[in-house]
Amino acid sequence: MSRSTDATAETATEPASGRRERRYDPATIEPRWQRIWEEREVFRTPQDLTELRRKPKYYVLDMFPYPSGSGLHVGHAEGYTATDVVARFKRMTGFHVLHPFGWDAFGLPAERAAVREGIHPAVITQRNVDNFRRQTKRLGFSYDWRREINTSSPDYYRWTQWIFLRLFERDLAYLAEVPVNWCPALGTVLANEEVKDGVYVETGDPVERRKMRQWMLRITAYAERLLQDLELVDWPESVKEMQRNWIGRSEGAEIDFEIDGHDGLSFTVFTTRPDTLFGATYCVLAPEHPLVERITTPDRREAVRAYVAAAEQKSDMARTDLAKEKTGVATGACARHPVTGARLPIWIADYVLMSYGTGAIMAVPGQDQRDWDFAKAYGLPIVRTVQPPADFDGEAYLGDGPAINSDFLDGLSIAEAKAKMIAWLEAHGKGRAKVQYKLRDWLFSRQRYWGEPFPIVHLEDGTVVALPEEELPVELPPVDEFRPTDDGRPPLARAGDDWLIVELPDGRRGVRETNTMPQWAGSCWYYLRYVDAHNEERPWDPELEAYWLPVDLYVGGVEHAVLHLLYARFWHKVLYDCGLVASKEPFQRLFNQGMILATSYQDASGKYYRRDELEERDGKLYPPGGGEPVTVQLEKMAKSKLNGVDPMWVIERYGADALRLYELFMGPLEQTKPWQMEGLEGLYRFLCRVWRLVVDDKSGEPSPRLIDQPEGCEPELCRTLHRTIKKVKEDTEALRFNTAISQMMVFVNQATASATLPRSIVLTFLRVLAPYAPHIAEELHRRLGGEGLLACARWPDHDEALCAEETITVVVQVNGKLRDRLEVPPGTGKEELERLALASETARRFIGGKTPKRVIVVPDRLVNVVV
RNA sequence: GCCGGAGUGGCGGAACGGUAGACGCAGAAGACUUAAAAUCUUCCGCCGAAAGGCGUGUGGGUUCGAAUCCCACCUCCGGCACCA
Repeated sequence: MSRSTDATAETATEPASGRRERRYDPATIEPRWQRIWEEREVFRTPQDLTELRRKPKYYVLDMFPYPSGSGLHVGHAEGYTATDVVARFKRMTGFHVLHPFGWDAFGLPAERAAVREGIHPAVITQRNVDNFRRQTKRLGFSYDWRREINTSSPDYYRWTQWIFLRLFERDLAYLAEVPVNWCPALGTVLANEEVKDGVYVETGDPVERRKMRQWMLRITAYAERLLQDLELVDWPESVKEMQRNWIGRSEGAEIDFEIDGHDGLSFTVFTTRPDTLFGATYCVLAPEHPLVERITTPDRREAVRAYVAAAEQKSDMARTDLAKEKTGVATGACARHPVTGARLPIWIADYVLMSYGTGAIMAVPGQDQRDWDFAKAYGLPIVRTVQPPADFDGEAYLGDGPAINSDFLDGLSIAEAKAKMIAWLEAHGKGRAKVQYKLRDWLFSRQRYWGEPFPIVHLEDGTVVALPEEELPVELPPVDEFRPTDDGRPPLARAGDDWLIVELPDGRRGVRETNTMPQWAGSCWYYLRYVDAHNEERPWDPELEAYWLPVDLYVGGVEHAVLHLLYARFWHKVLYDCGLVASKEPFQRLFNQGMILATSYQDASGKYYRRDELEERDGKLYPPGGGEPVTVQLEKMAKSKLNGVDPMWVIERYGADALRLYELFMGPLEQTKPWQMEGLEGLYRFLCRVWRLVVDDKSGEPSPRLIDQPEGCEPELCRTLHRTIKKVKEDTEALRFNTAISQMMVFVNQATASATLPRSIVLTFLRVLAPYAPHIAEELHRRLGGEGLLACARWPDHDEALCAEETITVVVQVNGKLRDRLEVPPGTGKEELERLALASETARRFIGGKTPKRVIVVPDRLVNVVV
């Protein structure tokens, strides 16, 4: 027995309930047990290392939510239920479990609500957190609430700032002039993921590109390790692949091109195909390339300036969208081919992006379709340098083949030619092998109020310095409004001089940074703070980190597949390099829960209706005013689609246990699946059947079928019990909750049909049920006179011998078709099975007197007679 | 276009290469009830009176045996998308 079981054993003697409900009534029993768990602090994880080291650890983590005003939805509840079942199960099987919860509480919605309502975002956030917490608690999760964190609390963001200083010290944080998504209506920059089709996704306000001086984090310095270390983690292959694509590693070469007539002036291109250098017939610079202005010849100046100006106006989206047709203009300048010395015209075109590689390319139309299209459009020459196969009828040829028209490379395959060309370039100082990544540095500042202030001061002489650690936290100052200033400076610029003006300990004076950090900052390290949530000296105790990390199971939506998970991995690796964490990767196993869909009803004009507004006539649904029947479809739950399901509404009707079971019974956790209210009723009925195993619902007294005999007096039920213990254990470990629940249903169906119910069998079953439906399990356990709390109980052992079948059905097939079944004891020998099969009346009819060619016998499975 | 993932009853879904459809929902019949609800029992892939035949998106293949492995294709979902 675990220590905590002893500590709570006395609860068994206390009356849990004033009166005894007859019928299953989750509304009374659930709050009662939640109160008991909370009062006895049964889910409090020890903090003392000596005690912790007595048991193995298991860290099971949910992606913490942004506490939005609309509250918890059934999608949250699915993931949280899954981790809760795992947490409760792991506790029962002898682990110290870390299962914490908290709030990703900085963010734009609270700030926008603050502007709208004229209330401080902290107040709005607190209101939402309180609501979210109350709802979350009502589901009966076994979180250690003492470790609750809130990223917007100064106790927390003090350490977010502290980690930023570590990044700054290591030159991983820097200021740079970069193009950003500026939304004039909101007066702030937006993250890339908040902008689609040139507008802010929430409000539809247009977004423009603007250059601003911004904080950047040098995540590109970690590109290779972020890529390589994906090998170390147990994540869905799809998520790893998305991260690999995002990092976008490609091998190739940089090649230097001198500009004809500009002594010493050159530019560098990146190419993955240095083998095709002899096929380069022109070069292209991105319109923003710094050399454009200098090299453009006077006769081309006007056209080039017009093109550059037009490109600047276009959003990224417009640039890629309109780019079916390639456009560009010649600069009039020419580059020198690094091998042949030939003059190659230099063009500018917006199909070349300044943000990737060097912002310049050598164009090889023979082997690149984009270059082919451009060359065709502007009448530029095309030279093939890889021999296409005889039957090739395409344009640019991307396949392998012998090099042609390529001087010293002729006849070589692509791979050989690449190696040889790189060697030549390096030998002649005209280029070098190069690994390029798509990943870009992370734009880390926002012109917002509701985020972490930077612990940074701009001195009068223009230098940028970090605040000393003792000055942390830099708290958010009070401001009169949460909008940017009229001249476009961030909201923090509204703070008074007593906040803005800083005198450093050495007497130097400066102005505070007025940008704030993006919402991702707090979520980059919250999983570390949980191990030591109240440490005021340090962000966490390294020994606690070494004990608990990495997270053993991390569950959340796939929408964070790239950004959050990449950013957090990046910070973790920096912390590793600083010697602050002992683990290379933060999240050992990642699991994405699937989206939950719901039926939505939409009329021809696109208007959505709630189901209860519609009238049903001859199998069709009509809108309230009549007219055409509505379209019925399955869509992601959304407020705008009026198809959301409120978990609190479900709990009022069916209870948290039924909701928990339904969330997991719907189907595999990772799968997208539709919500069906009827299915939920099935789970409620299941719990009613469980209730009636113990309670006679006419009298409220214990069921008369309960007996105090040993479990062996109902041998069949006893076998099913042991099979259930085993299967639920295996399925829970593998996160196959739906099949675990179905096995519990099999048990309950059989128990319902049983004439007598040995009390010990029911008590054992309740321990199996407890991680899934903890409230009803505790209540019935108590009513049966069970000791202690199930929340602290040990998982029952199953008896392997009892799990085996007494007789096994062995199938008889003739030519692979099922013809008969044999009931035999397990382990019946091959010869015996073959004899029985060939003796089978039905099988003989199909064998038809022929001599079997072959007989395949799989013991305990089947006999296949081939004739 | 490229990269992932998935297609099984009326529905959600089960099935170490070995009895396809566990479990649940919906449906049908019956019991209990004055009646209804609740509960309980039985039935429930398709064709067929039965014997049996046909069935896991489509077409091939491997195998004694394929929902499961291989090839090609179709459809749906997700991600990326001029990344040189």
